[in-house]
Amino acid sequence: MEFGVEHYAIDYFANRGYRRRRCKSCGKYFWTIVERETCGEAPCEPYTFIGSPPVSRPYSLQEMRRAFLGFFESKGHKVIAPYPVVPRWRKDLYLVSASIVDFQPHVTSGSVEPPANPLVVSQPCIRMVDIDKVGATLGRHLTIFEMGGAHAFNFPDREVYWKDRTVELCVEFMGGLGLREEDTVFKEGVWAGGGNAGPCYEVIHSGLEIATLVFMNYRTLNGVLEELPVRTVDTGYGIERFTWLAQGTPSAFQVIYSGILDRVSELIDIPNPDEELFIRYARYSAWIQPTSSLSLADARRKAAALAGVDLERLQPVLERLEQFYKILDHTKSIVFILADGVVPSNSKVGYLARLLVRKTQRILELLGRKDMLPELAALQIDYWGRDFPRLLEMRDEILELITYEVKKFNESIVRGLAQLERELAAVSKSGREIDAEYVARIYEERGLTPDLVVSTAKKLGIKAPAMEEVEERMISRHIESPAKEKEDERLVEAAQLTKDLPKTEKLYYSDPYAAKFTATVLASTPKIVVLDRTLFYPEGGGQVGDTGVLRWRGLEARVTDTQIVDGVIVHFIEGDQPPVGEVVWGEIDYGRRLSVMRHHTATHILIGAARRVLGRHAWQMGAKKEAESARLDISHHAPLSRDEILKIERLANEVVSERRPVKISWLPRSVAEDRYGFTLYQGGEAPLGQVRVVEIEGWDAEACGGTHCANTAEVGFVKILKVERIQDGVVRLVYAAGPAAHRYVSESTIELESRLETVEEEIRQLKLGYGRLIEYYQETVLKEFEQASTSPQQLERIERVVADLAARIWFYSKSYQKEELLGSTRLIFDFRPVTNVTYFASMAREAVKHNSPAAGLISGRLKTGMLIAAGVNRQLSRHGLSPRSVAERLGAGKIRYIDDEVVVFEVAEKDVRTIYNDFKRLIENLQPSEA
RNA sequence: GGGCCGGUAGAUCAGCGGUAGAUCGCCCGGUUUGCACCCGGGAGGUCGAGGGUUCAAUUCCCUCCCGGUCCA
Repeated sequence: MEFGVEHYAIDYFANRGYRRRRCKSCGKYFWTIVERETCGEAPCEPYTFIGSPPVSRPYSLQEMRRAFLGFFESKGHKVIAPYPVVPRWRKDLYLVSASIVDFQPHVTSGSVEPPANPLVVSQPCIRMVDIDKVGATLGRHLTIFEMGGAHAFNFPDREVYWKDRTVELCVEFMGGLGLREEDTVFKEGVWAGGGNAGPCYEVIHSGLEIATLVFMNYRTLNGVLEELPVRTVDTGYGIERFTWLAQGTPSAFQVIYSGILDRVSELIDIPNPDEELFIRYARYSAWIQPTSSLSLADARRKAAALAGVDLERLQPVLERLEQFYKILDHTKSIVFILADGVVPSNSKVGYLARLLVRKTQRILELLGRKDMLPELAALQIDYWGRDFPRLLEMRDEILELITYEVKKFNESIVRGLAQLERELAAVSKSGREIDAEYVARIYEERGLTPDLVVSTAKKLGIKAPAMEEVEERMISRHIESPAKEKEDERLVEAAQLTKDLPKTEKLYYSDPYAAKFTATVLASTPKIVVLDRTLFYPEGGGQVGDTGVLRWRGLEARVTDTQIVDGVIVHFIEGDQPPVGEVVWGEIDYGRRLSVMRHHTATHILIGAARRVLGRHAWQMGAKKEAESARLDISHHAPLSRDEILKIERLANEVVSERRPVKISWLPRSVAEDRYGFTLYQGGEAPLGQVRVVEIEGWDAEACGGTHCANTAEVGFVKILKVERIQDGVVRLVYAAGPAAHRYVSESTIELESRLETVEEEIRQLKLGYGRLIEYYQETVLKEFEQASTSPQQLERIERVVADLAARIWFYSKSYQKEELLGSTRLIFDFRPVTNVTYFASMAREAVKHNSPAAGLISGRLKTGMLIAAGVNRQLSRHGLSPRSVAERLGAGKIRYIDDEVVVFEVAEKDVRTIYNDFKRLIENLQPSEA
């Protein structure tokens, strides 16, 4: 795309004596007052401002921002607050990459009034495209920067200003800073983005492009330019670059991050470069344009050669410095993105956040500072929070997300490395080598960066490819074909039918509780009916379309679904077909609609609750509201705990019982955004200039086109049925509201109760079974052995084995009566019929077989008193409670068995409770000395 | 949204048309009065789900589900 000279030759230039020249170095055209051979932009010429700034004084970034906003304000521009960096109001972009994005596409296409005209904003912008160049170019490339945008929107009937005034304002602003017009060059260029395009001037001073003045008056449609009714002045002043120019430091990072520079360099231990050498090198740093054909190392060498600097001396410091700059830049981006409620994940904008975290974390690891990211982020939050308070509001959420993401990354690396090492061990054994293809594949499959793979290979003595080769390989692997979207056949048919029909009047907005209406048929087929007006809500915003009936002259069509195509509402029918022109009676399935409305309002209540419980990073990622249940997908990094789910549910039901009114209002976009903030766009892109705001008083406000209850009380009751993680960074709540919720609760209660009964019965049977098993062994098996004339020693041994087995079953089936915790001691108690002494001893032993203090008391009634088996394990006897002392203190008569953990004895006492309480007291009186 | 990789014992993984394996953990025994000690034995698997090809599928093909990862 190119524009002819007529697009650039303006009166202002003619009056001021500018001439058009062609740069002998880059071949581009430019406008200048004084005679010059090149355009002056580096690398056609070096940076001249480094070491000798042309601005009258060393403005700080904050001062420069103020100066910029103040100047344009004084020229009739209204200052507006910056927008978020995540443009939730459009779905074609992940990040705000320029100030004009704030106003696309609705303002620039003319369908929406701008918030002010002309206006000025200092908009934080994020661009990921140059991420690998950040640092090496000493600040010319950044992932995050502030674009000073001065915008004027010229409507056919209302001209604000156009090219001449734009250039005049630019020259005047620069003049105020002490930048001479004679040293300024206006370079011709073309700008295109966001579906718009136009000619532009790049404003060059001292070698640096510091502003771009775009005159956006075209729309690009399939590669063809079409003139726009609204001509937009889109100027972008690089606030960071102006500040860099004002201070003339070797790198822009020194001015952008001046407030935290020292602290960060101390934290990650970055040495200071030789100032004089660094300045000389920096002047030529614009030659560093690493591309696939010129590696970073070569580019750096070239710049050093031109500057006459000995790279050997500068290089080691330079590399650390570039990493330092990357860290500064990336952490700022991370903090801004997360502040807008992005959760790192593996798709969409979440992936960009993840990419930034991982790239930064990788550098920190190389520097031996792998735990430092949260601390660095905290510094950035506190520093930038002065200018952008939302960072401070989101401080805790941001730091938690970063900590969590770093942890996930580490786990992924550990896993990946273990696997890689196994694989490489096999390679090493076979004496093979690895190639660039292999390294690139490992990166794509497991996220192990090429440097990690290569260094691991070298460690194992495997020959690995050079990094350049790998990078080339990775670029060539990314030739992909765009995917096609599937289209709903029914809607294709509907689109044919509705092409020339007027937009349908939406009766459901005037009264969401109405059920009956009359309308005239505008078009019909055996499957589709279009009316001039309707109460049937078409599917949209996650709310299902209405069903119902249409009646006329004794005939009837059942409406099975309702959709909307370009403003025309389409009823899908079964049954008779109404003729065009017929007046029909319509009636929606009222109960179904009411239930859907409850679910829809419940969704808004729940998103408010989720944001309060989980944090403000929780955004609605999708939703579906039906008659029986609804679901809501929210962005959140971790699985929800039981506690969090209960809290969300409880809060939601509180809002229901508080009977909050649900208010609906149509507001101009900018007014709505001003009043409610950008959390309005929970439901995604809002298509209209006027925004329909659904507000639950004091709880939640969203741009939404759905039908809602008039009061939260009508929702009745909200029950969360299921919570699942449907994707990395997204959890789904499934819930029901009102009668549907009650149905679920009562049905599931009945089911639970019957299942509980079954389980209880099963447990009873099992215990009975165990009892029988034990009896069987003790009575039958032992008798068998006795009769088989087994020797007494063998018999004793067998008795012991059987008793141990029975005791184990007893213990693991928890067949005992009671389990108690006395301090740190676990006490197991049971009362059983007396079978034999060995079995009692085995049970006591089993009860105390733990590493923590444990005691057991098994009692059984004898004719003369009781048989007691007491167990105290080593952890207890260490504190002075030995089996023998227990026997003595409990008044033992005849001791039947004793070892170092267990004693079995008879007592005359007949009351179980007395013995149990005595035993408890013995344990409680021990000096508790925790290990 | 798309591409690529993976899903086998409680954990980490090997096997890749013909009777399912290793290491750690677990249980038992021995050794040892303190340990991530040592020795011996044992339990534990619908080989993610469904369909197809085949005499035979964990293995090959298709669909789906789940996890990972890269790119927009």
